[in-house]
Amino acid sequence: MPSRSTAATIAEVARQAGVSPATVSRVMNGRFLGKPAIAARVRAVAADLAYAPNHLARSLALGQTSAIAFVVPDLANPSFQAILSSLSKAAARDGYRVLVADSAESPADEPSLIAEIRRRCDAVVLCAPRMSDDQLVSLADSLRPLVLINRANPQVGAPSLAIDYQAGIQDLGKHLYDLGHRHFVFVEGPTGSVSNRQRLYGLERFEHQMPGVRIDRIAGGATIEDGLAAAGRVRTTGATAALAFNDLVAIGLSDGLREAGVLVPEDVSVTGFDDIPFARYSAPPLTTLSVNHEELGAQAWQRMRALVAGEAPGPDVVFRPRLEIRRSTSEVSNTRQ
Amino acid sequence: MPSRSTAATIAEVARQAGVSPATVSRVMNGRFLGKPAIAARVRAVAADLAYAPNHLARSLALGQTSAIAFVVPDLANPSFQAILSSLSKAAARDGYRVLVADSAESPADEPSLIAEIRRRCDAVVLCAPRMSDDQLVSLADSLRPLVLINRANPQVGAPSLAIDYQAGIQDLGKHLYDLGHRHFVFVEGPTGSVSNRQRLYGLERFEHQMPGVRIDRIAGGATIEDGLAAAGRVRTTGATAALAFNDLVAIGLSDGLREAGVLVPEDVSVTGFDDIPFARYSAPPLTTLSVNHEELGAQAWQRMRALVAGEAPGPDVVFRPRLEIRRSTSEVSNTRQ
DNA sequence: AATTTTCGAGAAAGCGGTTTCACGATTGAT
DNA sequence: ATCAATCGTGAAACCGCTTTCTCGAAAATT
Repeated sequence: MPSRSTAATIAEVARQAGVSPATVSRVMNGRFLGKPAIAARVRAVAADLAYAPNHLARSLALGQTSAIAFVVPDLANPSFQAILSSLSKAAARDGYRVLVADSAESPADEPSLIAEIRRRCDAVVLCAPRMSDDQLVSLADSLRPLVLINRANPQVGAPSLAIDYQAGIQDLGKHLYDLGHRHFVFVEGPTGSVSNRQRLYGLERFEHQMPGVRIDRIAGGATIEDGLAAAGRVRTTGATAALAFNDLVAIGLSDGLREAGVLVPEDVSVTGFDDIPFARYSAPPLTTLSVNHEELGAQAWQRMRALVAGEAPGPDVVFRPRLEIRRSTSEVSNTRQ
Repeated sequence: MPSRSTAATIAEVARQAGVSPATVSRVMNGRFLGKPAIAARVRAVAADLAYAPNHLARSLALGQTSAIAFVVPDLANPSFQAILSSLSKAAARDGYRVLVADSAESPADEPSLIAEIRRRCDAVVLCAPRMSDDQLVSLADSLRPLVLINRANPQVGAPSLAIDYQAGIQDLGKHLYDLGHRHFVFVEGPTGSVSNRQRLYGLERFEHQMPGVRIDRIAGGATIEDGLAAAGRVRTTGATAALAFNDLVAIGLSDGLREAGVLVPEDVSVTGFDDIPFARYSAPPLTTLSVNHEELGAQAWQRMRALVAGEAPGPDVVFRPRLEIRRSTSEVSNTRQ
């Protein structure tokens, strides 16, 4: 038996104001068209009792919660944090709140986690890079309104905010190529993630386009620790440039290399991806691809707002990351070349 | 007229299974004690219709949403992100979700924001360093169950997870003192914030205890930009050591000083507070006070869980930050001394 | 075999709002 | 002054689930 709170109800306000609950409801929602004196009385009683409509009851009656879910694979990742921060601010301006969920705990039941959280709110903004397309498609209908982050899938039929990882990583490749690098190593992201796959596609194209380029691949991950752990393997490839899956990995990698006595960028150039706020303050400042995650979050809300309002969400957007050259990349040293 | 979703209801399941809604409810909640055949039939129909209880209706009947709010002054701050991440994971393990809110937008109506979000869920984990004690006390009752972060207030009567900023900053001061520094400058945090005030208390005590110490204070803030903006003023104080409000400010400050040709730590030692994940990778790696925000988030949930269960939340905890000496501090240079 | 106890399942009353619908009171037209 | 149209308000149904209460049937007791 849950102990009910003692908060005033609409019935109590109605009783004290000598009107019906319907009238109180109308007054509270600005739909009251009757005598101003009545509205004033209702408002007075409401204020007196510190009455505020029970949000739950209201939602049930309205069939709408004014909340959305934001589901990401890792809440500890600064990129998602940036998106969350701006998404939540944008949504708040329209009276919406956001519910968060981190699907990393158990990727196996990600679908049920998402389904569960979806039932608590009106819609979901989903970033699920490791989910299979099939699963995503079969899940999508039960999630709508749905906005996808970091993966566009025409079959899903949901607005998507994506990042052009393919083009981005090629920019990085070219930048390094221009600096004289020919032997690269790519420190991969989470296995099976679409964003990792897109980077791989980009690198393949780059490899085929550019003469004399060799790109090794080694397992990595998405965190600083993964980068640190990859340092030894990066070294043994003998590559002069390491492209990390993202900035976190790049930061960990740089540190791991430094600890092993490998200088960045003198011995090995290192690049990241995302341009998290700290990328430019790391040692050395990271050459990376800048993605405006705040803008992405804001756009995600814009799409979502249209969706919940039953309007057309507008075209998908693909953010073209901007190459941010800092000091973790340099000309290939002739001692190693 | 909100367009109702087409999801199956308990009534529909009951009809198709030839039982009453009450029975379906009991089966779904594991409280059914009748014939197994009936339970099986209900489950079969439920599975067939992909029935899942409407969370809203359930919450309304139960008087409980299984969601809590997490309100912070700035969602973009890595410390709060770390807390959120672990809080949300811990809560998820008990079937709770977390709703986020960033109160930075308009500090003026922070109270109403908090009250609003509280009405959507069962409890709130609040970090409101700039709210006055009076306001907090008067608000507290309507927010309960309430867990406070970064401020303990006996009058409020809510479990609190705090950080011993006073002791921490004194550790920092002593560390610098031992390195020969006598002239400090403290780059303050947000005006009126209790966490800034506590640092100030700590510094005052430090100043009185240590002979020959001088501590200047300049306005700062809580972000990298604030740190950058303070660089010039830090320089003009002539201090040999700058204590920044937090790591973000310290990082911005270090960068600003470097740009102005001031070497850190050779010319000016710089310290932060929090030990955000990037503190050790910044240039130079930051001497700071390490606070285990993950642990704090987990503990916050532990307290909250006890509270919502009507149990005793256990004693308040004050995290004693650990001095993390890195390379942004060094012996005072004799050229400046 | 008759009576009491136990048990299984449904009817109905909430939870706290919103909204349709109906109806008596005003207002306006004739 | 009479009738139609308009208006303001409340009664009641509804949102979808939980749970108490009730009652008939089955099991246990004598």
